[in-house]
Amino acid sequence: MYMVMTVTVINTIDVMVRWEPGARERLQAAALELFATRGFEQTTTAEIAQSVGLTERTFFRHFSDKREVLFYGQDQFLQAFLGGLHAAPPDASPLEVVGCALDSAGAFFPDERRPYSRMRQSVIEKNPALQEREQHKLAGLAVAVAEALRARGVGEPTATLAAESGATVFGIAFAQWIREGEARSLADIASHVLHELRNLASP
Amino acid sequence: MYMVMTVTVINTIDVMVRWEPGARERLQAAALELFATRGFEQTTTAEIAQSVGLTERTFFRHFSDKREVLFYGQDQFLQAFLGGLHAAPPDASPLEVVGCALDSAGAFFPDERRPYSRMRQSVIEKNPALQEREQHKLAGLAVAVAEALRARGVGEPTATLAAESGATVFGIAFAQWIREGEARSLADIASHVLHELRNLASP
DNA sequence: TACATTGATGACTGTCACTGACATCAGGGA
DNA sequence: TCCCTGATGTCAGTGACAGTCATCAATGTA
Repeated sequence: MYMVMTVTVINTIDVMVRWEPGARERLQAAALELFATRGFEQTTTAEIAQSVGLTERTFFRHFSDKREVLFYGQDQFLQAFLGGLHAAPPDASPLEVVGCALDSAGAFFPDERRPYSRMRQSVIEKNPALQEREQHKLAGLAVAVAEALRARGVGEPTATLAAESGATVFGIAFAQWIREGEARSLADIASHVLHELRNLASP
Repeated sequence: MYMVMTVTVINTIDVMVRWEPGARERLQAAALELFATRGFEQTTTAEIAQSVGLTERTFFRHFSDKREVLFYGQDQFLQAFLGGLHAAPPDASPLEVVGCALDSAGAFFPDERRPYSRMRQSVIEKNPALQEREQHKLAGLAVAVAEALRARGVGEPTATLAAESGATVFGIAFAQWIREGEARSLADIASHVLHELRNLASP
Protein backbone atom coordinates (compact mmCIF):
# COMPACT_ATOMS: atom_id res chain seq x y z
CA MET A 1 0.00 0.00 0.00
CA TYR A 2 1.26 3.45 -0.87
CA MET A 3 1.03 6.23 1.62
CA VAL A 4 0.62 9.89 0.94
CA MET A 5 2.66 11.97 3.31
CA THR A 6 2.45 15.74 3.52
CA VAL A 7 5.77 17.31 4.38
CA THR A 8 4.77 20.69 5.68
CA VAL A 9 7.90 21.90 7.39
CA ILE A 10 10.74 20.87 5.14
CA ASN A 11 8.96 21.33 1.84
CA THR A 12 5.90 23.19 0.80
CA ILE A 13 5.13 20.64 -1.89
CA ASP A 14 3.45 17.37 -1.12
CA VAL A 15 5.70 14.45 -1.89
CA MET A 16 4.84 10.88 -2.63
CA VAL A 17 6.83 8.50 -0.47
CA ARG A 18 6.75 4.76 -0.26
CA TRP A 19 6.27 4.63 3.49
CA GLU A 20 5.54 7.14 6.15
CA PRO A 21 8.53 6.96 8.50
CA GLY A 22 8.51 5.98 12.15
CA ALA A 23 6.37 2.89 11.75
CA ARG A 24 7.49 1.50 15.09
CA GLU A 25 6.74 4.65 17.04
CA ARG A 26 3.35 5.06 15.39
CA LEU A 27 2.50 1.48 16.22
CA GLN A 28 3.51 2.00 19.84
CA ALA A 29 1.44 5.15 20.19
CA ALA A 30 -1.59 3.60 18.53
CA ALA A 31 -1.31 0.47 20.64
CA LEU A 32 -1.18 2.40 23.91
CA GLU A 33 -4.14 4.47 22.80
CA LEU A 34 -6.22 1.45 21.84
CA PHE A 35 -5.23 -0.57 24.89
CA ALA A 36 -6.24 2.33 27.10
CA THR A 37 -9.64 2.75 25.49
CA ARG A 38 -10.76 -0.74 24.46
CA GLY A 39 -8.52 -2.80 26.69
CA PHE A 40 -5.57 -5.02 25.85
CA GLU A 41 -7.41 -8.23 25.02
CA GLN A 42 -10.16 -6.44 23.15
CA THR A 43 -7.62 -4.96 20.78
CA THR A 44 -6.25 -7.11 17.96
CA THR A 45 -2.81 -6.68 16.49
CA ALA A 46 -4.46 -6.24 13.09
CA GLU A 47 -6.46 -3.30 14.44
CA ILE A 48 -3.36 -1.62 15.80
CA ALA A 49 -1.58 -2.02 12.50
CA GLN A 50 -4.51 -0.88 10.41
CA SER A 51 -5.03 2.18 12.58
CA VAL A 52 -1.67 3.46 11.36
CA GLY A 53 -2.00 2.20 7.81
CA LEU A 54 0.09 -0.94 8.17
CA THR A 55 -0.58 -4.64 8.12
CA GLU A 56 -0.49 -7.13 10.99
CA ARG A 57 2.57 -8.76 9.48
CA THR A 58 4.47 -5.51 9.77
CA PHE A 59 3.45 -5.22 13.41
CA PHE A 60 5.20 -8.51 14.09
CA ARG A 61 8.26 -7.42 12.18
CA HIS A 62 8.71 -4.64 14.71
CA PHE A 63 7.63 -6.43 17.87
CA SER A 64 8.22 -10.04 18.81
CA ASP A 65 4.74 -10.30 20.30
CA LYS A 66 1.64 -8.28 21.08
CA ARG A 67 2.76 -7.33 24.60
CA GLU A 68 6.19 -6.21 23.52
CA VAL A 69 4.78 -3.11 21.83
CA LEU A 70 4.42 -1.66 25.33
CA PHE A 71 7.91 -2.61 26.45
CA TYR A 72 10.11 -1.93 23.48
CA GLY A 73 12.81 0.54 24.45
CA GLN A 74 13.55 -0.82 27.91
CA ASP A 75 17.11 -1.42 26.80
CA GLN A 76 17.79 2.29 27.12
CA PHE A 77 16.52 2.21 30.67
CA LEU A 78 18.68 -0.80 31.45
CA GLN A 79 21.67 1.03 30.02
CA ALA A 80 20.90 4.03 32.22
CA PHE A 81 20.68 1.81 35.26
CA LEU A 82 23.96 0.08 34.39
CA GLY A 83 25.58 3.41 33.58
CA GLY A 84 24.99 4.68 37.11
CA LEU A 85 26.39 1.43 38.36
CA HIS A 86 29.66 1.82 36.50
CA ALA A 87 29.97 5.39 37.72
CA ALA A 88 30.00 4.25 41.34
CA PRO A 89 33.28 4.68 43.24
CA PRO A 90 35.43 1.53 43.36
CA ASP A 91 35.31 1.23 47.14
CA ALA A 92 31.52 1.51 47.38
CA SER A 93 29.60 -1.29 49.09
CA PRO A 94 27.20 -3.33 46.94
CA LEU A 95 24.21 -1.45 48.25
CA GLU A 96 25.91 1.88 47.66
CA VAL A 97 26.58 0.82 44.08
CA VAL A 98 22.92 -0.04 43.72
CA GLY A 99 22.12 3.38 45.13
CA CYS A 100 24.12 5.00 42.33
CA ALA A 101 22.30 2.91 39.75
CA LEU A 102 19.02 3.97 41.29
CA ASP A 103 20.03 7.62 40.96
CA SER A 104 20.59 7.39 37.25
CA ALA A 105 17.45 5.32 36.88
CA GLY A 106 15.63 8.19 38.54
CA ALA A 107 17.17 10.66 36.10
CA PHE A 108 15.87 8.52 33.27
CA PHE A 109 12.32 9.35 34.36
CA PRO A 110 12.02 13.12 34.62
CA ASP A 111 8.77 14.55 35.91
CA GLU A 112 7.54 15.34 32.39
CA ARG A 113 7.35 11.64 31.80
CA ARG A 114 5.02 11.08 34.71
CA PRO A 115 1.70 11.44 32.85
CA TYR A 116 2.80 9.08 30.12
CA SER A 117 4.09 6.56 32.64
CA ARG A 118 0.87 6.77 34.54
CA MET A 119 -1.22 6.03 31.47
CA ARG A 120 1.03 3.17 30.47
CA GLN A 121 0.99 1.71 33.96
CA SER A 122 -2.77 1.87 34.22
CA VAL A 123 -2.96 -0.31 31.12
CA ILE A 124 -0.46 -2.80 32.53
CA GLU A 125 -2.22 -2.96 35.89
CA LYS A 126 -5.39 -4.13 34.22
CA ASN A 127 -3.86 -7.12 32.51
CA PRO A 128 -2.04 -10.06 34.10
CA ALA A 129 -0.26 -10.92 30.88
CA LEU A 130 1.25 -7.45 30.79
CA GLN A 131 2.20 -7.68 34.45
CA GLU A 132 4.02 -10.89 33.68
CA ARG A 133 6.02 -9.19 31.00
CA GLU A 134 6.82 -6.27 33.27
CA GLN A 135 8.02 -8.55 36.04
CA HIS A 136 10.09 -10.44 33.51
CA LYS A 137 11.76 -7.24 32.37
CA LEU A 138 12.49 -6.22 35.94
CA ALA A 139 13.94 -9.66 36.59
CA GLY A 140 16.12 -9.23 33.52
CA LEU A 141 17.34 -5.95 34.93
CA ALA A 142 18.28 -7.68 38.17
CA VAL A 143 20.20 -10.33 36.27
CA ALA A 144 22.18 -7.67 34.41
CA VAL A 145 22.91 -5.76 37.61
CA ALA A 146 24.03 -8.93 39.37
CA GLU A 147 26.37 -9.67 36.48
CA ALA A 148 27.85 -6.16 36.71
CA LEU A 149 28.23 -6.52 40.45
CA ARG A 150 30.07 -9.80 40.01
CA ALA A 151 32.35 -8.09 37.53
CA ARG A 152 33.18 -5.65 40.33
CA GLY A 153 34.23 -8.55 42.50
CA VAL A 154 31.09 -9.01 44.54
CA GLY A 155 30.49 -12.67 45.34
CA GLU A 156 27.34 -14.77 45.43
CA PRO A 157 24.75 -14.73 46.79
CA THR A 158 25.49 -11.11 47.70
CA ALA A 159 25.58 -9.91 44.09
CA THR A 160 22.19 -11.37 43.21
CA LEU A 161 20.75 -10.29 46.53
CA ALA A 162 21.87 -6.70 46.03
CA ALA A 163 20.73 -6.68 42.41
CA GLU A 164 17.27 -8.04 43.17
CA SER A 165 16.94 -5.66 46.09
CA GLY A 166 17.77 -2.82 43.74
CA ALA A 167 15.10 -3.95 41.32
CA THR A 168 12.63 -4.25 44.17
CA VAL A 169 13.43 -0.77 45.45
CA PHE A 170 13.03 0.61 41.96
CA GLY A 171 9.70 -1.12 41.53
CA ILE A 172 8.32 0.21 44.78
CA ALA A 173 9.66 3.69 44.14
CA PHE A 174 8.24 3.75 40.65
CA ALA A 175 4.81 2.69 41.87
CA GLN A 176 4.92 5.50 44.40
CA TRP A 177 6.14 8.02 41.82
CA ILE A 178 3.15 7.19 39.64
CA ARG A 179 0.68 7.63 42.45
CA GLU A 180 -1.77 10.51 42.17
CA GLY A 181 -0.65 13.47 44.25
CA GLU A 182 2.97 12.37 44.53
CA ALA A 183 5.26 15.35 43.96
CA ARG A 184 8.74 14.05 44.77
CA SER A 185 11.12 13.01 42.02
CA LEU A 186 11.66 9.34 41.32
CA ALA A 187 15.28 9.58 42.49
CA ASP A 188 14.18 11.09 45.81
CA ILE A 189 11.61 8.39 46.39
CA ALA A 190 14.03 5.64 45.43
CA SER A 191 16.64 6.94 47.81
CA HIS A 192 14.03 6.99 50.56
CA VAL A 193 12.92 3.43 49.85
CA LEU A 194 16.52 2.26 49.79
CA HIS A 195 16.96 3.83 53.19
CA GLU A 196 13.93 1.91 54.41
CA LEU A 197 15.51 -1.27 53.14
CA ARG A 198 18.59 -0.61 55.28
CA ASN A 199 16.35 0.00 58.28
CA LEU A 200 14.53 -3.24 57.60
CA ALA A 201 17.69 -5.32 57.75
CA SER A 202 19.26 -3.53 60.70
CA PRO A 203 16.63 -1.91 62.93
CA MET B 1 -14.23 -41.99 25.26
CA TYR B 2 -14.36 -44.89 27.70
CA MET B 3 -11.29 -45.86 29.64
CA VAL B 4 -10.41 -49.22 31.07
CA MET B 5 -8.97 -48.94 34.55
CA THR B 6 -7.50 -51.77 36.52
CA VAL B 7 -8.19 -51.44 40.21
CA THR B 8 -5.60 -53.68 41.77
CA VAL B 9 -5.78 -52.76 45.41
CA ILE B 10 -9.44 -52.28 46.16
CA ASN B 11 -10.82 -54.93 43.82
CA THR B 12 -9.30 -57.85 42.03
CA ILE B 13 -11.73 -57.58 39.14
CA ASP B 14 -11.26 -55.10 36.34
CA VAL B 15 -14.01 -52.53 36.33
CA MET B 16 -15.28 -50.38 33.53
CA VAL B 17 -15.38 -46.74 34.56
CA ARG B 18 -16.45 -43.70 32.63
CA TRP B 19 -13.19 -41.86 33.21
CA GLU B 20 -9.90 -42.83 34.65
CA PRO B 21 -9.53 -40.59 37.70
CA GLY B 22 -6.83 -38.02 38.28
CA ALA B 23 -7.05 -36.40 34.89
CA ARG B 24 -5.33 -33.27 36.14
CA GLU B 25 -2.41 -35.13 37.67
CA ARG B 26 -1.96 -37.29 34.61
CA LEU B 27 -1.96 -34.22 32.41
CA GLN B 28 0.66 -32.57 34.59
CA ALA B 29 2.93 -35.62 34.56
CA ALA B 30 2.59 -36.08 30.82
CA ALA B 31 3.22 -32.41 30.17
CA LEU B 32 6.40 -32.33 32.22
CA GLU B 33 7.59 -35.47 30.50
CA LEU B 34 6.91 -34.11 27.02
CA PHE B 35 8.29 -30.66 27.77
CA ALA B 36 11.48 -32.26 29.08
CA THR B 37 11.98 -34.42 26.01
CA ARG B 38 10.63 -32.43 23.06
CA GLY B 39 10.71 -28.96 24.56
CA PHE B 40 7.88 -26.66 25.60
CA GLU B 41 7.15 -25.01 22.28
CA GLN B 42 7.54 -28.22 20.33
CA THR B 43 4.80 -29.82 22.41
CA THR B 44 1.18 -29.04 21.58
CA THR B 45 -1.60 -29.08 24.15
CA ALA B 46 -3.42 -31.62 21.97
CA GLU B 47 -0.44 -33.96 22.23
CA ILE B 48 -0.35 -33.71 26.00
CA ALA B 49 -4.04 -34.47 26.23
CA GLN B 50 -3.95 -37.33 23.75
CA SER B 51 -0.99 -38.90 25.51
CA VAL B 52 -3.24 -39.54 28.51
CA GLY B 53 -6.38 -40.34 26.52
CA LEU B 54 -8.07 -36.97 26.78
CA THR B 55 -8.90 -34.16 24.39
CA GLU B 56 -7.37 -30.72 24.13
CA ARG B 57 -10.64 -29.20 25.36
CA THR B 58 -10.33 -31.10 28.60
CA PHE B 59 -6.78 -29.86 29.04
CA PHE B 60 -8.09 -26.31 29.02
CA ARG B 61 -10.83 -27.20 31.48
CA HIS B 62 -8.14 -28.08 34.00
CA PHE B 63 -5.58 -25.41 33.19
CA SER B 64 -6.20 -21.84 32.17
CA ASP B 65 -3.35 -21.94 29.68
CA LYS B 66 -0.56 -24.14 28.40
CA ARG B 67 2.02 -22.86 30.86
CA GLU B 68 -0.20 -23.26 33.87
CA VAL B 69 0.07 -27.06 33.71
CA LEU B 70 3.54 -26.65 35.22
CA PHE B 71 2.43 -24.23 37.94
CA TYR B 72 -0.88 -25.58 39.14
CA GLY B 73 -0.68 -26.34 42.83
CA GLN B 74 1.34 -23.31 43.86
CA ASP B 75 -1.55 -22.31 46.11
CA GLN B 76 -0.50 -25.00 48.56
CA PHE B 77 2.98 -23.58 48.62
CA LEU B 78 1.65 -20.08 49.15
CA GLN B 79 -0.45 -21.38 52.02
CA ALA B 80 2.60 -23.00 53.56
CA PHE B 81 4.51 -19.76 53.26
CA LEU B 82 1.67 -17.80 54.79
CA GLY B 83 1.21 -20.43 57.48
CA GLY B 84 4.74 -19.93 58.75
CA LEU B 85 4.10 -16.23 58.69
CA HIS B 86 1.07 -16.48 60.96
CA ALA B 87 2.99 -18.73 63.33
CA ALA B 88 5.55 -16.01 63.94
CA PRO B 89 5.61 -14.46 67.44
CA PRO B 90 3.70 -11.18 67.69
CA ASP B 91 6.73 -9.12 68.64
CA ALA B 92 8.89 -10.35 65.77
CA SER B 93 10.37 -7.81 63.38
CA PRO B 94 9.20 -7.90 59.75
CA LEU B 95 12.33 -9.69 58.64
CA GLU B 96 11.99 -12.20 61.46
CA VAL B 97 8.45 -12.88 60.38
CA VAL B 98 9.70 -13.45 56.86
CA GLY B 99 12.29 -15.81 58.34
CA CYS B 100 9.50 -17.90 59.85
CA ALA B 101 7.69 -17.98 56.54
CA LEU B 102 10.90 -19.09 54.87
CA ASP B 103 11.23 -21.94 57.35
CA SER B 104 7.86 -23.39 56.54
CA ALA B 105 8.50 -22.81 52.85
CA GLY B 106 11.62 -24.91 53.30
CA ALA B 107 9.61 -27.64 54.99
CA PHE B 108 7.32 -27.66 51.98
CA PHE B 109 10.23 -28.88 49.84
CA PRO B 110 11.73 -31.94 51.53
CA ASP B 111 14.84 -33.46 49.99
CA GLU B 112 12.83 -36.18 48.28
CA ARG B 113 11.32 -33.52 46.11
CA ARG B 114 14.67 -32.31 44.88
CA PRO B 115 14.95 -34.53 41.75
CA TYR B 116 11.46 -33.58 40.62
CA SER B 117 12.10 -29.90 41.26
CA ARG B 118 15.34 -30.11 39.35
CA MET B 119 13.65 -31.64 36.31
CA ARG B 120 10.85 -29.09 36.42
CA GLN B 121 13.26 -26.20 36.78
CA SER B 122 15.40 -27.36 33.89
CA VAL B 123 12.31 -27.15 31.70
CA ILE B 124 11.46 -23.67 32.95
CA GLU B 125 15.02 -22.42 32.51
CA LYS B 126 14.90 -23.25 28.83
CA ASN B 127 11.83 -21.16 28.08
CA PRO B 128 11.33 -17.42 28.62
CA ALA B 129 7.55 -17.76 28.62
CA LEU B 130 7.77 -20.19 31.50
CA GLN B 131 10.20 -17.93 33.33
CA GLU B 132 7.70 -15.12 33.00
CA ARG B 133 5.04 -17.23 34.60
CA GLU B 134 7.37 -18.27 37.40
CA GLN B 135 8.32 -14.69 38.14
CA HIS B 136 4.68 -13.76 38.10
CA LYS B 137 3.87 -16.45 40.66
CA LEU B 138 6.73 -15.31 42.87
CA ALA B 139 5.48 -11.74 42.58
CA GLY B 140 2.03 -12.93 43.58
CA LEU B 141 3.55 -14.57 46.62
CA ALA B 142 5.20 -11.31 47.58
CA VAL B 143 1.89 -9.47 47.24
CA ALA B 144 0.20 -11.96 49.56
CA VAL B 145 3.01 -11.75 52.10
CA ALA B 146 2.93 -7.97 52.03
CA GLU B 147 -0.80 -8.08 52.66
CA ALA B 148 -0.30 -10.39 55.64
CA LEU B 149 2.45 -8.15 56.97
CA ARG B 150 0.18 -5.13 56.71
CA ALA B 151 -2.46 -7.06 58.63
CA ARG B 152 0.14 -7.45 61.37
CA GLY B 153 0.52 -3.70 61.51
CA VAL B 154 3.60 -3.28 59.37
CA GLY B 155 3.44 -0.07 57.35
CA GLU B 156 4.45 0.76 53.80
CA PRO B 157 6.84 0.62 52.14
CA THR B 158 8.31 -1.68 54.78
CA ALA B 159 5.70 -4.40 54.29
CA THR B 160 6.22 -4.65 50.55
CA LEU B 161 9.96 -4.34 50.95
CA ALA B 162 10.09 -7.17 53.47
CA ALA B 163 7.72 -9.31 51.40
CA GLU B 164 9.64 -8.88 48.17
CA SER B 165 12.89 -9.50 49.99
CA GLY B 166 11.43 -12.71 51.31
CA ALA B 167 10.46 -13.78 47.81
CA THR B 168 13.93 -12.88 46.57
CA VAL B 169 15.61 -14.85 49.32
CA PHE B 170 13.39 -17.80 48.57
CA GLY B 171 14.19 -17.61 44.87
CA ILE B 172 17.93 -17.51 45.45
CA ALA B 173 17.78 -20.28 48.03
CA PHE B 174 15.67 -22.47 45.79
CA ALA B 175 18.07 -22.02 42.88
CA GLN B 176 20.92 -23.06 45.15
CA TRP B 177 18.98 -26.01 46.56
CA ILE B 178 18.45 -27.30 43.02
CA ARG B 179 22.11 -27.05 42.15
CA GLU B 180 23.97 -30.27 41.47
CA GLY B 181 25.99 -31.35 44.49
CA GLU B 182 24.08 -29.21 46.96
CA ALA B 183 23.36 -31.25 50.09
CA ARG B 184 21.88 -28.74 52.56
CA SER B 185 18.15 -28.51 53.09
CA LEU B 186 16.21 -25.68 51.53
CA ALA B 187 15.43 -24.22 54.94
CA ASP B 188 19.12 -24.17 55.85
CA ILE B 189 20.06 -22.45 52.63
CA ALA B 190 17.26 -19.93 52.95
CA SER B 191 18.27 -19.05 56.46
CA HIS B 192 21.82 -18.54 55.24
CA VAL B 193 20.73 -16.30 52.37
CA LEU B 194 18.53 -14.29 54.72
CA HIS B 195 21.56 -13.78 56.92
CA GLU B 196 23.48 -12.54 53.90
CA LEU B 197 20.70 -10.06 53.26
CA ARG B 198 21.16 -8.63 56.74
CA ASN B 199 24.89 -8.40 56.11
CA LEU B 200 24.27 -6.58 52.90
CA ALA B 201 22.44 -3.76 54.65
CA SER B 202 24.79 -3.49 57.62
CA PRO B 203 28.29 -4.65 56.67
C1' DT C 1 21.28 6.00 -18.49
C1' DA C 2 20.64 1.24 -17.30
C1' DC C 3 20.85 -2.14 -14.06
C1' DA C 4 21.56 -4.74 -9.69
C1' DT C 5 20.88 -4.42 -4.73
C1' DT C 6 18.72 -3.41 -0.45
C1' DG C 7 15.16 -2.65 2.91
C1' DA C 8 10.64 -2.06 4.45
C1' DT C 9 6.46 -3.59 3.36
C1' DG C 10 2.05 -6.29 1.54
C1' DA C 11 -0.27 -10.58 0.51
C1' DC C 12 -1.17 -15.21 1.34
C1' DT C 13 -1.11 -19.44 3.95
C1' DG C 14 -0.71 -22.27 7.79
C1' DT C 15 -0.28 -23.75 12.78
C1' DC C 16 -1.69 -23.64 17.30
C1' DA C 17 -3.44 -21.64 21.76
C1' DC C 18 -7.70 -20.90 23.54
C1' DT C 19 -13.12 -20.32 23.80
C1' DG C 20 -18.19 -20.96 23.43
C1' DA C 21 -22.02 -23.92 22.72
C1' DC C 22 -24.04 -28.18 22.79
C1' DA C 23 -24.17 -33.29 23.25
C1' DT C 24 -23.15 -37.45 25.98
C1' DC C 25 -23.40 -40.50 29.71
C1' DA C 26 -22.18 -42.75 34.39
C1' DG C 27 -23.33 -42.26 39.09
C1' DG C 28 -25.97 -40.53 42.88
C1' DG C 29 -29.98 -38.97 44.99
C1' DA C 30 -35.30 -38.02 45.31
C1' DT D 1 -37.62 -44.91 38.15
C1' DC D 2 -36.24 -40.52 36.90
C1' DC D 3 -33.81 -36.49 37.09
C1' DC D 4 -29.68 -34.07 37.94
C1' DT D 5 -24.86 -33.24 38.13
C1' DG D 6 -20.14 -33.47 36.73
C1' DA D 7 -16.54 -34.66 33.74
C1' DT D 8 -15.93 -35.32 29.30
C1' DG D 9 -16.27 -35.26 23.86
C1' DT D 10 -17.32 -32.73 19.51
C1' DC D 11 -17.36 -28.93 16.56
C1' DA D 12 -16.78 -24.49 14.96
C1' DG D 13 -14.81 -20.59 15.64
C1' DT D 14 -11.12 -16.36 16.76
C1' DG D 15 -6.78 -14.42 17.02
C1' DA D 16 -1.60 -14.55 17.83
C1' DC D 17 2.23 -15.51 15.34
C1' DA D 18 5.49 -17.43 11.51
C1' DG D 19 7.15 -18.77 6.74
C1' DT D 20 7.50 -17.36 2.17
C1' DC D 21 7.36 -14.76 -1.82
C1' DA D 22 6.23 -10.52 -4.36
C1' DT D 23 6.60 -5.48 -4.65
C1' DC D 24 8.83 -1.28 -5.26
C1' DA D 25 11.32 3.24 -3.73
C1' DA D 26 15.87 4.51 -2.86
C1' DT D 27 20.61 3.90 -3.49
C1' DG D 28 24.68 2.56 -5.51
C1' DT D 29 27.31 1.23 -9.61
C1' DA D 30 28.82 0.42 -14.35
